[in-house]
Amino acid sequence: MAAKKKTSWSIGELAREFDVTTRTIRFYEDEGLLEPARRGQTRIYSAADRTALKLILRGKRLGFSLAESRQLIQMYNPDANRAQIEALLAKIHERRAQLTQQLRDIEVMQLELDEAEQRCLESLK
Amino acid sequence: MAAKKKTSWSIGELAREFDVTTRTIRFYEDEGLLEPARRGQTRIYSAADRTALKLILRGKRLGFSLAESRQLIQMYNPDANRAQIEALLAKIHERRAQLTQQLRDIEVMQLELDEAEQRCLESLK
DNA sequence: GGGAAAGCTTACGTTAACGTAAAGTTATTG
DNA sequence: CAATAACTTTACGTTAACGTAAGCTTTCCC
Repeated sequence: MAAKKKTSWSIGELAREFDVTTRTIRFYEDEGLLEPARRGQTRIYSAADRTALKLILRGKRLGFSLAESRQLIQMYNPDANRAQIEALLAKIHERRAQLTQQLRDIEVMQLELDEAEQRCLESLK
Repeated sequence: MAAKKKTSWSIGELAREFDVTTRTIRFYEDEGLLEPARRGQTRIYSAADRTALKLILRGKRLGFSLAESRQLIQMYNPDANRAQIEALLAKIHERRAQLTQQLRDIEVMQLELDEAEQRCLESLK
């Protein structure tokens, strides 16, 4: 038997998996970042929703705002006209520039942490 | 003549150099992140203040809170007893772990941007 | 089948990180 | 030497990103 891949999730399952509250997940929906299906009242999340959530949280770890993550999610949907796509391309370049800057910042900060650690170890002797 | 190194700055000079408002700089002081000297009422910033500000802003670009940056600044001052220094060491390790995670996140996100760009370019043909 | 667990909506509360405005005091400069 | 630019304090306002609580419905489990 091939292992059946899970294709839908409840809000609680996602909350546990990604260690956020259900409130947070519903908030992201209010903000238009997630669009779960419904069975009656109950939300049902697809693999796409799950991916979007992953993307949002990764963005958060990098200090992105939800507005920025919203743009990232849009980059996953190629449902746009020429003008919109060119706008997307511009945003992609912006993000890349930001990531490059962050890489530089991380390098510098790692060095500084190294030095700070040295000073700490020194002063413990 | 040897070039004279600047050793003090006004709030306006720092604001221009780092592209923040004076309000922001004063706010950081309220929060205990900067401790400028005074000539009369007027604030005078030292090289150390300038370094701290740089550190805060670098932290911001990486999504650090001011509380976290405060800790980073403390790592620059070795004026602590044994217990405090060991606490510092622990925080240094935490930060390093976070930076490592951020590096991973950046790598993934760069790949995703590459793919998104490909899709955009495709749909423009 | 009855109670706990999970889900739902609505709505007000909270915190961080400044913005903005008012009103006054020094510094600079044509 | 006057005006304008730069600085000051005090204080209320704002936005993002949820937290928290109340009250109700649905689902699961023994």
